[in-house]
Amino acid sequence: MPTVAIADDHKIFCDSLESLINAFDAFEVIWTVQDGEQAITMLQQKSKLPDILLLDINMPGKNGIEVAEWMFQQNLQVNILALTMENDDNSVIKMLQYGVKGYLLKSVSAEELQNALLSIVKYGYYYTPHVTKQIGNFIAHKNSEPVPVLKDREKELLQYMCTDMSYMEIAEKMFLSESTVDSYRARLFEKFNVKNRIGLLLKANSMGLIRL
Amino acid sequence: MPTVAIADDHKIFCDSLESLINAFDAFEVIWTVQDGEQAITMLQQKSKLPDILLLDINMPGKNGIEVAEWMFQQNLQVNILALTMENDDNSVIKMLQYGVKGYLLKSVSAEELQNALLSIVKYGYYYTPHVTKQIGNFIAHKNSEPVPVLKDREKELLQYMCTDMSYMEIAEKMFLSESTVDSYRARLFEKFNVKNRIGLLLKANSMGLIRL
DNA sequence: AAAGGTTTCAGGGTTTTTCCTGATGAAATT
DNA sequence: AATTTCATCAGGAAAAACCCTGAAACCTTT
Repeated sequence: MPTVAIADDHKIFCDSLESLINAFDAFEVIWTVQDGEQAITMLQQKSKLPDILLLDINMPGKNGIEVAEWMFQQNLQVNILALTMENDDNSVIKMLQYGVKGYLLKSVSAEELQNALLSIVKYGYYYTPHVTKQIGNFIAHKNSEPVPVLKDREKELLQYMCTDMSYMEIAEKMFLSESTVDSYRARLFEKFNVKNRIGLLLKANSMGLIRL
Repeated sequence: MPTVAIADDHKIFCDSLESLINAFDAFEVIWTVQDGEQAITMLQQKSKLPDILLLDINMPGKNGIEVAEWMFQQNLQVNILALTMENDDNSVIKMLQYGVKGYLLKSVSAEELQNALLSIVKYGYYYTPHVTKQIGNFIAHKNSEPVPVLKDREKELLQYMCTDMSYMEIAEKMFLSESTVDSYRARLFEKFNVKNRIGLLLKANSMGLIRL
């Protein structure tokens, strides 16, 4: 029987998902963990490798993307089925690069989860029309906004710009003159192709460069 | 057998929770819904009143608090067991005012859920020191500022202010003069106790009033 | 009809942000 | 040694954001 493991920070979700999947009869849940570190610990034991890993993206500590990256580097033969609440474009792309075999939103039904599991066992992958469309768009114009390369000082300013501090306050914090802060600000606007501070915050957030 | 209903916007969580609770044998799940409006619709049918309602706080449209408030006003004899994620905060106190019979974080285990359900049936409530302490710590940690009460037009402006639009553009979108937008902006700053637009965005976000 | 609240708006003032054209010295590269 | 790159800064000007004092028009409620 195909084995399944679950990594999600909400214990009650893990537990109930385990109950649901075991009720499918065609699958057996062999372990569940609540964060990325624990997942990696389990995956290091050869005897505990599942056929499919249900992997939540948003977890404290090491998140799903980091786990997927680690597994990719280790070249583990485990099919990852990513689970996420938000429909975050960027994480989809990142996960794909690490060979994730399917991508589910938490708004799916039990039936669709079962289909996904069956499909992964049978065909090795599962992509909903929605994700497939995103992939299509990605390949179509694969210049879907690269994440700008930032120098240290710019990264630092970016963080401060995503608080309610004025530029005067930021200049003090960074031990710079206001002019310098202004130059860096202009460069950030240019690099991110935005027209004001809010736009910068929104785009940096969507690219995962800041945490709100 | 005591009956249970579930309201949570994540379908897969509803489905798996249903599977888990049915597996407890002592309870029967009679319906699940994905948002507050649906919950109220179901609760209006006397024949479908559950003994216990597992109610998620964060839902699109009508959230758990609004449902609890409605039920309180209707004086429904349904025990509410609130469910919440760690990151949705100061709503706890509001829920308590509406006579919620128990409060669980989503980090609890299946076993604790079962205990909670049994306790509510037997004693009418479930507040373990463990959970109470967890919630207490949790509230203490967060800045438990009350969520401001906003009028419709203010809510609308808040959404626009969390985009990169200028006030001129926003005024056009809302069919208002720039002065009016400016007045509303001032009131929002006052209500949220912030000093600029970024601060507003950050606080509104932390209170779950906007989605980035 | 009076009172009170809500929604909308004017005008003018101050501060901050945004945009621009530069420039200096230090460090790295050629 | 000359060139390029980098981090830093000046000063001015336009635009936008922010703050303040009202007030008209339109609701409801008394």
